Amino acid sequence: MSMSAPPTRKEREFQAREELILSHARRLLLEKGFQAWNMEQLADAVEYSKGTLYQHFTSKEDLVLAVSTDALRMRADLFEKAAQFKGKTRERCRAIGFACCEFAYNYPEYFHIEMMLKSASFWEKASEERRQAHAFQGARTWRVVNHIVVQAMALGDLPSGRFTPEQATFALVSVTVGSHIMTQEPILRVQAGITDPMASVRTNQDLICDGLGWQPLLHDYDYASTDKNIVKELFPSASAWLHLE
Amino acid sequence: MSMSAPPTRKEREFQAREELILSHARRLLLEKGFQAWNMEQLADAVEYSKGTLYQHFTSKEDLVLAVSTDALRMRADLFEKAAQFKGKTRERCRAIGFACCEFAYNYPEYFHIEMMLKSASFWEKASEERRQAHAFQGARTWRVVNHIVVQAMALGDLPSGRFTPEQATFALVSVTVGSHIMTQEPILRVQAGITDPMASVRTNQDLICDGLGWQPLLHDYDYASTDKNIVKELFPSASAWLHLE
DNA sequence: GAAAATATTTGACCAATGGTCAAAATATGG
DNA sequence: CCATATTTTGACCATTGGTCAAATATTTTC
Repeated sequence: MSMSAPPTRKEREFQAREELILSHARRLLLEKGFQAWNMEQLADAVEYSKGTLYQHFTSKEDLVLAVSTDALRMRADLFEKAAQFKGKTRERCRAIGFACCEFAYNYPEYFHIEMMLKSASFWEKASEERRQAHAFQGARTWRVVNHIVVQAMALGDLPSGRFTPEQATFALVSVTVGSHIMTQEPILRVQAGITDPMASVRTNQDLICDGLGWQPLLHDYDYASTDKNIVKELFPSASAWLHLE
Repeated sequence: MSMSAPPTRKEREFQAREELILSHARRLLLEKGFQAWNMEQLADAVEYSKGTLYQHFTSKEDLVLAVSTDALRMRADLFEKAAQFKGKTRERCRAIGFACCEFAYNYPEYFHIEMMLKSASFWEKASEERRQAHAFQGARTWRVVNHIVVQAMALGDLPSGRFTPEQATFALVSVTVGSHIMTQEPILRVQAGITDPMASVRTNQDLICDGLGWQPLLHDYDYASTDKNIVKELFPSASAWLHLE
């Protein structure tokens, strides 16, 4: 099947146009959510007609799923990069926390879009191909976190008797997604007195890690230095969202 | 303003009809999400015309927000009931965890609806009245949890130096919402090997509490007995979703 | 108790929009 | 330069959230 001859000019043009469409759709999604724009407007923006859009995507939902999957791919890339950080297992987990913040900063609406996907009849309206692509990228992010958890248990940094690696990974994923969503809720931000959303997310991750007994615990180690190294080595552009004292 | 004369027959009929509409809308929302039904179908179901629906609600979004607020009110009621549990502060926090599961069992789609509210242009299309009602019920649930956290810090069950009560409450809220959403995701359920969603949610809450250092810690106390008492005293109907060994 | 006045309900109608497809435009090949 | 194949287009369709004048029901007046 995968003879993959070099792409013809036509194929390259098709690909380029798809990326053009996706980039404009991403902008509209970030600016306006899902409802407040229509396919006609998108067609105008990319200077093609509506019919042409439907040669790339089977429906508006299919298009949005494609945008979301692109973002998820970026997230998985950042996670895999972060997992390479040299240090203790918990420090590497921490690096992934930074990766997730870096991602959330660049795709501020991503988690809302993701929530939209979960509900509704989105999946039915999307093509099988795109659904699989999304599942694949989702599995990548899961695998990266789970792998570190497994290593941490093998090394004894993380007690392995109480919880399975999957339970620990699930706890980290849940708290992260929940925190990102909640920090973006203005009312809750006021109620909780949150001034630095990303810091709140990472604090909650620390609480889960401490709860799991992941050594060294938050207050038994100088994680401030770790953070500096993570930022310097992996996310030098993080200063945009990092509010260090 | 609040002279509140006894409601006339007309007012009672109006109220009864509003509840009829809401109950049918709730059913449609739970069965089909937001998109897969329309106002005409709802009008048929309640045996009134579309125009009459719009005397109660300014838009479909307004209606859905009303359904959501009703559910949120129920959630706040359960929280307040649970907070009355006699016991240590962490046990009372635990009782709220049960309340939230009881709620999630009865309104399985609630968190998805709530996510939908957050995104999109929902709020713009809803009436100011309903927006305020929703905010009010949301504040109730926050207050109940925060109150226990404050008490726990005052009593010394929860270290007060490291985190503010609001930070602790925020962590609990985030992990709870995140976990409920995630446990409802079939793909993640398989990846994480989750067989008992409610148990996973409560485990994650335990991890946050342990991380906060909320005494007594999970493994220093017989919470199994606490759980039995909570169920017996507050949620005898919980057997529907509790899978105790 | 009938007629007038008021209030309520209705469904035809409108506008917006996701999606389709025959025709027009363009590209390819001989 | 024509014939054939491919691509692009936008008029058109169906659905649906929302409106409002007319129809229906209720209350008040005499």
